[in-house]
Amino acid sequence: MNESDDEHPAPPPINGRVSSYDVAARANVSRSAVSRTFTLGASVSKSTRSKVMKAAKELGYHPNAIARSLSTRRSRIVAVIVADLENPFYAKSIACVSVALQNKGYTTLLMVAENSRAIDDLIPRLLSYQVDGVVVASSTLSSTVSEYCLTVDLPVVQFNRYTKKTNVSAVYCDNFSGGVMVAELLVKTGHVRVAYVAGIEDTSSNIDRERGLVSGLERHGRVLHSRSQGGYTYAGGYAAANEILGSGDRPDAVFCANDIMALALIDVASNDFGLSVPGDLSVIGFDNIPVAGFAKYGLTTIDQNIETMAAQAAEILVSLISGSAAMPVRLAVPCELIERSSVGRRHLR
Amino acid sequence: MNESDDEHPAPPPINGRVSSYDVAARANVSRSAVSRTFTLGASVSKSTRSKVMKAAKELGYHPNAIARSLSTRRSRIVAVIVADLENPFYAKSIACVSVALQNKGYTTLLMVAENSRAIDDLIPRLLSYQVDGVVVASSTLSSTVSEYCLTVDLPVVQFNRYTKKTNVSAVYCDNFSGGVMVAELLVKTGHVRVAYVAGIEDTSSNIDRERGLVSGLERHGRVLHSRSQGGYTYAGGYAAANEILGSGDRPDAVFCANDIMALALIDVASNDFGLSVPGDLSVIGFDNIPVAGFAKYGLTTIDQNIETMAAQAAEILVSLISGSAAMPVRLAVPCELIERSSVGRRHLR
DNA sequence: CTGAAAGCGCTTACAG
DNA sequence: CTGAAAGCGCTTACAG
Repeated sequence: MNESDDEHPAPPPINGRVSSYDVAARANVSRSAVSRTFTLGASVSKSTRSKVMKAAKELGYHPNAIARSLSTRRSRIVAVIVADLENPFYAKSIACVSVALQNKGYTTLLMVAENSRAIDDLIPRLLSYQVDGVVVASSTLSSTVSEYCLTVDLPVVQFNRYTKKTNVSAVYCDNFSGGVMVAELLVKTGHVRVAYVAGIEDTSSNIDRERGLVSGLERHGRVLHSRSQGGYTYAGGYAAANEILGSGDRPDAVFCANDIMALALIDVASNDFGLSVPGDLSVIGFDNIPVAGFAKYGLTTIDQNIETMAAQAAEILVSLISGSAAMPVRLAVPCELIERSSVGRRHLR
Repeated sequence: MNESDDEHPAPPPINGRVSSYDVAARANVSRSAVSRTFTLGASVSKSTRSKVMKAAKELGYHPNAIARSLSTRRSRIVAVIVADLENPFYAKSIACVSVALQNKGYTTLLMVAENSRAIDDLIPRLLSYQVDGVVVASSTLSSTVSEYCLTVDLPVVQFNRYTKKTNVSAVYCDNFSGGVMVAELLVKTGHVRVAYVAGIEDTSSNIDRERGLVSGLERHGRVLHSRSQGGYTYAGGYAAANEILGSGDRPDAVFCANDIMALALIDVASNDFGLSVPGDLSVIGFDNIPVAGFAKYGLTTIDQNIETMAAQAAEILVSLISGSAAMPVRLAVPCELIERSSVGRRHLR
């Protein structure tokens, strides 16, 4: 088996560039014909199609998507904007969204917006690449980006976030119910001093998780013991933990708005305060990132069902693009309590 | 302040599509002129430029990158292929590569190749989008993809992996030196029975880390105590740990080819075998993912310097694209030992 | 420095 | 079902 066997009866053009013109010539048909055999559902006779396919294969022809986009005015590209890819939750989300999009015939343009300044750079670029739609997966960037998209009439769906005022599609976790579940578990297990560590204050995820918690507590006549803020990061959670645990009146359980902060809390509780989890303190997170399940932590948490959220986001965006969805849709995906070992039982006093 | 203030003296075209033609008309110049004012380094007079800029702003014009690509035959898009975005190492790598590319004027097309079947789907797509180059960040997919790129003469750089036989550019961690560092630390601290948990057997990263370890041990007249395999995953590391620790002759230190497996090892050592780390067993990982630094683990590991690797990968790819780099280049980026608390001292017997 | 014109590689009414 | 032709929105020699 050497390089010049008959796999390639006719060598492709020297520069590797072969256009529909070349294929048409070789197959003795028009360029229209080759175009039609490569567009799904176009009318070509069986014989034409097979002649074209043969020539295409021989020449190593791949339709030029760029040219097609220019002609059809649809790029089949969607921009996916993410701020914090180092957060495992977003990493997995992006992967799932991208795969879902791929399966629907769309390709992902990835835009990493480290800071809000970067976003001003990204928007013109995204516009110039004529993306058909955008999904924005960032609690902080969502509103800016989606408002802009609305302005230029570009389909957009917010991932893991919704905005009250603007009328844009969103798929997110049913955070409120998640918060309620946490409250239920905590009162059921006899906790009486429940604290909350917030993520980023004005994000819908944070607001709803807290509201759910408070509301769930209320149903049993309880109120929140205390709260702190950790910005969804390990460092932030670390600081919040010191604040909460350093105060005189310590909580007996704390619900952190995400897993990373919960992990930080467990770390400082046991390392810096000599507290045992769940013996002295119960902690619950949110997200169910992989580490949460590692034996050292055994973190009880809420699983967000990322696969479903991603699939739905892709679904909604595509229907927005194809115009089959007139109204923006808002979808809250159910979440699930994952019980591990970080919540204990308290004896009622 | 209402919608019709004089921010927009002339409303943009109804459908939001404004082309260089519209701008040219409004500015009373040719389309060539508007094209030139938007291409860096083209010769336009100051007055023409400012007329164009004014008209462009008024109309909300953004050059159409798709049309430009078709015309120039350069898309300024590069495909980034990744298999395992849930691995924090790759998540961060992709983010850094993407940002580096952005800063160089390129845009990232993200392709998630969950399994090797998916890659056959991705290649035609990547080709049809006329990407200018590709970076492949996956220990398992690299060779397939890069060989294909070579075939069609598409610039490619392998990230975190190199292939001996094929002549393709690569940037990767200096894994061999990393392995040596581990060996040095381990013998210095008096360990005599050193085991290795492999990642994916035939990847360069795995091979070099092990070779480094073995070679470092040899310098001190030691040999590897035992080895196992964990495929770079938590589950794999978990199984490997059980195998290694369940055997009669237990190691006193184990080097895992990545952090995730090391974390798994620590988990089973303490939970299932009642072993203390580092009291009974020292463990070292590789990657320095965030969790490695969490208090519960305190994993001693090798830091890969992802930022540098990503920047270099982008750098190399771009020079490959612009043709300024004739030869493929292979770059081993230095790594660094991060000492935490998972390695103890043994008393020589 | 500037503009007219051809061309990048496709698609799509339109007429047959 | 099929082909000729116009057009998608830019760039770029070429001539001035």
